[in-house]
Amino acid sequence: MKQLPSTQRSLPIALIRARENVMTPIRQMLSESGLTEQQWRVLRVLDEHGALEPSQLAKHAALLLPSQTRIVQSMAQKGLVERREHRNDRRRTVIEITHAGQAIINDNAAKAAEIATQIRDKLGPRRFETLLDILDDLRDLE
Amino acid sequence: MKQLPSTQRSLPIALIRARENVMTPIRQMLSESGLTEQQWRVLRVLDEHGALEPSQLAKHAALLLPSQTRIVQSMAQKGLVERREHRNDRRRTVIEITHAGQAIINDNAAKAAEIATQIRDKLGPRRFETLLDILDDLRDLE
DNA sequence: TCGCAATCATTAACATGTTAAATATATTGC
DNA sequence: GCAATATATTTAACATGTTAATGATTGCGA
Repeated sequence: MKQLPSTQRSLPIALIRARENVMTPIRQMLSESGLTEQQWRVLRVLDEHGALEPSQLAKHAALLLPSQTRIVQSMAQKGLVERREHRNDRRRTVIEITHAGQAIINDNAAKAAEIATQIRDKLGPRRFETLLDILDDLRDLE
Repeated sequence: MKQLPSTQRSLPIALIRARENVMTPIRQMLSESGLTEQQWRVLRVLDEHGALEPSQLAKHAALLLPSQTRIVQSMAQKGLVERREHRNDRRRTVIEITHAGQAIINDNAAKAAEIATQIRDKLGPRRFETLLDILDDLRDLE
């Protein structure tokens, strides 16, 4: 009978821990703006891609739709994003970033970039790229 | 001014996606036993290390204590784990796996090991080990 | 030994993750 | 052009993540 791998070498646990460590400084930065990491991801994606339909936004931001619905609702209340209706297809909605949302991006971009660079440097640029590549491979497993 | 990395190459997002993909087959397996992935981690760690105090368990299972408190409470109600008090130090509690919990481990060990092996093979054993090593490095960044 | 600081764990409150059910609109087949 | 189906999103319900506040117990120092 096959043996379970030690939890010390368990990939799911390693992924959780890694994310935890990577996010800690980012969360500290965001708390000053009153944002969660998920709200930050939404702003980042909308800034990068422009207005998006919910399902596209969810893919880019790595959110499940039910979570995203709540997140976008609360962000709309704070005036960080806006929702517009699709002309022809009323099922569809388009979400876009507001000026206020854009301002938060601008305020935090430099520091966020610096945090990313620090991680990259501490890990070593090569290992960093390798890591991203392998994580990418995990996406098309099935 | 530093540039934000594209969300396509964002480490946090890549980590989330990777975990999502890795966990999908495991969650399918566990749903038949009515377990969440976190409850499974608790059983795995207790099976591997024997009875543990809450803070030690949390470290091994990559859970925050408040989450773990709730998880262990519900698992105790289902009879999967038990709590014993420390003789001398009443602050301390020890959590251990029950026979019923052990049975769930036994029932799922083979399949879980197979899932882990599949991921390892699809990724290639070398890349798999490299991934775990780099993720480990991320833990001691600070 | 009394009280105070330190440690560990739980509770509280709110945000998100997850799956299933419900809703709303479009499209297709007849 | 209407019913059945398909698609896109939201709601609902419950579990977990996250931070701050609270509680409980020990150990230490005056």
